[in-house]
Amino acid sequence: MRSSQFFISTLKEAPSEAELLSHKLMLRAGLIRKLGSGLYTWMPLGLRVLRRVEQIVREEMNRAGAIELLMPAVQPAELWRETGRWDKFGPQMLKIQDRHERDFCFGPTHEEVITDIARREIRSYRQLPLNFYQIQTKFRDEIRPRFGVMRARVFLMKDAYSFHVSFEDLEREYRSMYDSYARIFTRLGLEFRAVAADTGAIGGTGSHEFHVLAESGEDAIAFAPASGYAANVELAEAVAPLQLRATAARTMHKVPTPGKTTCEEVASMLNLPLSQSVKALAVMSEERMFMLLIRGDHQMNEVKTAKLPGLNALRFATDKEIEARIGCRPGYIGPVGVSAGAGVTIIADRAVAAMSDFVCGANEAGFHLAGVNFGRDLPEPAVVADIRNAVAGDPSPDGKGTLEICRGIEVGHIFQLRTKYSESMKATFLDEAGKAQLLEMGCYGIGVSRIVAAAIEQGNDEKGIVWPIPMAPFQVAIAPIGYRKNEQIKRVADQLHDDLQAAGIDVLLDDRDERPGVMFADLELIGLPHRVTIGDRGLKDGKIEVQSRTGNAATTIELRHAMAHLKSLCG
RNA sequence: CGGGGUGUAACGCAGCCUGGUAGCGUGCCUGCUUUGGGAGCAGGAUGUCGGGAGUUCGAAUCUCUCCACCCCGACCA
Repeated sequence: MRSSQFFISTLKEAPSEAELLSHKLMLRAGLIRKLGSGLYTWMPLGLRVLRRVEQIVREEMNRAGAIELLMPAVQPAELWRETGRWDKFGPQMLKIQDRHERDFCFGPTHEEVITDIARREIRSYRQLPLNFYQIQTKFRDEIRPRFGVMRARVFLMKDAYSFHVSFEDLEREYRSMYDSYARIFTRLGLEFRAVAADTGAIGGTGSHEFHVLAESGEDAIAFAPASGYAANVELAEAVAPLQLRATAARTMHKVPTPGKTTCEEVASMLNLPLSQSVKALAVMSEERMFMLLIRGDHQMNEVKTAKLPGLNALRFATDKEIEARIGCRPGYIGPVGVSAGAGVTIIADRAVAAMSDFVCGANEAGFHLAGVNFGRDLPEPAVVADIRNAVAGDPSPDGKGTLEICRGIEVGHIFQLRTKYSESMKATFLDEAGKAQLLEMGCYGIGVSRIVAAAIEQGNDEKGIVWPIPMAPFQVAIAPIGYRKNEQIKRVADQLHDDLQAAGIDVLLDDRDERPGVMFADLELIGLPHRVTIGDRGLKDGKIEVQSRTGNAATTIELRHAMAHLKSLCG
């Protein structure tokens, strides 16, 4: 490809709307252009990257025995009403009407459509197992799209759905997909981690997420290097402390803490470690109030808390509700004197249940209590549960070593759906005995467009993007210096371009006749792995230069060895 | 949706407080020079100042209103 026959549009400065590095670089390198909030055009250069990712995903899905199909992006409401998700899926589903005022949605996912296919097409156990996949544009009306294509409303997704005669066979396929995902992200050249995950809105039992590791990631991952345990912090169990509760050493006393409403402020005022304080969070679920007790240095975990009995409709209490039921404004509330009798159920985190002589709110504005002990100053908590985020240094839930925390970008998610959809949509097959059985299902997603952004989060430097080689839009760039001035340079550059192309290596010849600095800066910004520089200086001795995007110094080689050298570089 | 902020040329911004000829840098176009790290000189083009209404002799600037976008929270590939 020649620059003059292609379209490259770089920017020196990133548009001010971009905050995340990968978003800035994608705009500057001309990979994408914004149409509206969460809506992006993939420019020719960006599309080449997207297609490479897509192709690797496709190859690995095919290798694993999955079969590609393509479902409509627009789906009739009737199917979604069958599973009850027309109302339950929520506002992130874009609902539309046709000219007859019939309801449709722009598909945010395709369980309903594929299950409809399955119930029509699959009749016998002899047809199973089956795994269908598609690579398709989805629309999810995100509450807040951000970070460019990282969290866009329109995005490209690979979604696969498998059908099985038994749970055992679903588990086999699930493991196979797990392995395929690991192959895909390995082939893409990404540093990633598979983690146990919450099943979220899609539903089902077992679930793993695949995260590209990056500081800017929106998810926190807890992992134990000693054992290989890894889970999304949303899910990761925070085990009970190993030490038993120490015996009370102090008497409870009220301390004035005017204006100090956070644990941090109170602990620093009383010159105590944060871990000696307890914060009380008032939450509501179906008009019942719960007081959650969390150690001052810990964070409440909403996902885990909402799984406790009676807390599925969890929300934070309003200031008014807190004052009405506890008689004190937030900032000074605490468990002492609060009981189920007063209409508030106390739930203590496991770590809190093991504390003694702690500090908490006094239920009186401007005061806290110190030296508080369960069983003496207040009853033992009604419920003790795991309701906090795991933190670095916690024991691993599998008992082997301690946890560390890192951040990741979720690029893949696999679920065991079981019969959630086959049941509501009556998707059955006949078993060997001629008896109708529900199909066991799995589903497997990959955020294809998100992978591009995630790769840039992982691969960049001060000059721009550094693509993993399998994702680069071109493998080799040719930068001729004086292309339109020097006949010999033009001839050599053209010849090398043609030879590389004939050898099946994707090459970009920068024939714009720009000054060298401009060419180098652009080629580095767009992150091509190898650059061949052809200039007067070397060519008079029959030499050219080859420079890697990641290496420092250029290598000078004989022109006649150029093809062999580049072929070996491009594998 | 709640809270905060921004809309002025393709990109980055100034001007607004205190109303009076729409500016700067980069980019773009033309010519000449230049060609190993975002060139130099000369010339040039480009704005419904987000939209609408109002106040005023006069509005980018003041008022009201609508819209778009960005940031912080819950959702997700």
